[in-house]
Amino acid sequence: MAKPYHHGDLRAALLAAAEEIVSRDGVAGLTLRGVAREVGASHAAPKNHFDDLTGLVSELAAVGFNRFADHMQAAAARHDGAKDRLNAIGRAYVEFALAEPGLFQLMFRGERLDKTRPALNEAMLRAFGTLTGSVAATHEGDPDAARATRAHAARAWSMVHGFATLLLDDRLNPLLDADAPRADALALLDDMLTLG
Amino acid sequence: MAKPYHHGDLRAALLAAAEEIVSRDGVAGLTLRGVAREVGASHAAPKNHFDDLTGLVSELAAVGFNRFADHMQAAAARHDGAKDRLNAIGRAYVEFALAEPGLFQLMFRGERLDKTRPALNEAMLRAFGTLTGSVAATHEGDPDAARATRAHAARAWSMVHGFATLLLDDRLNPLLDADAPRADALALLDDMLTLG
DNA sequence: GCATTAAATTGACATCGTCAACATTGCGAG
DNA sequence: CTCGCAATGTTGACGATGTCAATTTAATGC
Repeated sequence: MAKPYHHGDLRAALLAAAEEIVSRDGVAGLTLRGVAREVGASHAAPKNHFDDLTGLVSELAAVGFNRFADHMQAAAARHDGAKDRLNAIGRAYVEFALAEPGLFQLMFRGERLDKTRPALNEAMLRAFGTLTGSVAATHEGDPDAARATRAHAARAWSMVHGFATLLLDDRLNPLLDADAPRADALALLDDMLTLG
Repeated sequence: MAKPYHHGDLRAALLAAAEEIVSRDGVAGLTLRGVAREVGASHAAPKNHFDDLTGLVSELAAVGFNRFADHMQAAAARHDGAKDRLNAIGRAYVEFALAEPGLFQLMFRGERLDKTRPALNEAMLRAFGTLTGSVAATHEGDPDAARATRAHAARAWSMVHGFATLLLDDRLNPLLDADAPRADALALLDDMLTLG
C-alpha cells in the first residue's frame, strides 16, 4: 500500500516531518499545519492520510513504540541470563527516553492517542510484551509464580518508566550530580537496578 | 495580599474554576478563556492575576503539590517505624493520583509549567522532600549511607510515580483484574512495595 | 475630595483544528 | 485506447484559542 501518486509518498514524508518537528521543538510544537508546511503541502493535506491530529500522533507513536521495542530487544539479545537481560532491558528503556525525549513523551501523552488504531495497539503490545515477558523468564519453575511475577513485572516497569519520566521532566535534579546529570542518571539507574 | 476589589477575589475564583474544569474535562480542557467564562469575567481577565496560561497552570500546580504534600504527610503520621511510613507515603502517592487524576497530570505536565515561580517551586520541594526525607530515615546509622540512600530514594520515587502514571494512562490493564481494575491496582501496589 | 494605580473590559490579530467544496491525478473497465 | 471513477490534494471558510494594546472602571492613599 501507499504507492506514489501526486507527491511520491506523502504519508511517509509527513511522518518524517512530524518526527523531525517533535525532536526539534518538543511535542507541544507538533501541529498539523506545521508538518504540512514542512513538506510543502497544503494545510489540509494530512487529513487524507491521518484523519486528524490524533491520527497523526497515534501513527507516529506507533513508529516510536516499534523502535522502542527494537531497542529493548537488541539490548536483551546482548546479555545472557534472565536477570541480566531484565536489567539490560530496563537500561534500554531509559536510554531510549533520553535519546528521543520528544518522541518518548509523545508516546505516553494519553490525551491525543487513539490506542484502538491497529498500528499503535500492535506496537504497544510488542514493546510492553518484551518487558513483561522478560520478567516472567526470571520466575521459571516458581510454583506460585503468578502473583509474584505480576508484582515483579509491575515493579520493574513502574521503576524504569517513573525514572525516565521524572528525568525528562527535570525532577530528579536534586538527586543528581549537577555537573553531569545525564551521565550520573545512568549510574543512579544502575544502582537502583542492582539494589537488592 | 489579594484583597477584594471589583469582583471579590477573582484570583481565587479563577483558580477554583480551573480546578473544577480540570477535574471535569481533564487537563486538555483547561483554557484561559474557559475559566474566565466560568466565573463570568471577560476573556482577558486572568491576565492580571496570572500572566498567561503557563502562569495559571503553574499556580494551580502549586495548589496541587501542597495538597499532595499534605496527603502524604498525613499518611506518614498515621504509621510508626521508618519502613511503614515509607510504604504509607508510597500508597498515598498513588491514592492521590487516582483521586485527582486531572490535577496530578497537570502537576507533571512539564511543558506548561514554570518551575521558577516561587509558589510552585516551594510546593514541589515540600512534596518531594517528604518522600525523599522519609527514605533517608530508613538509613539512620548506615555508615556509607549516601549512595544507598540516593538509590533507595530514586527507586521508591520512580516506582510509585511510574505506577501512578502508567495507571492513569490505562497502560497497566494487561496486568490488572478486568472486573475491578481500580481496587486491584492498590492490591498490586502493596505487592510491589512488600516484595523484598 | 481627588489623583494615582490596580483591576477588568473591549477589540483586534495570528494560529490552530476541522470541515465542505472543488480541482487534479492515476487507474482500471470497456 | 479512452473515459469515468475514486483516491489525493488544494482552497476557503468557521469557530476557538492565547496574547496584546488601548480603554474604562473602581479602590486606595494623601
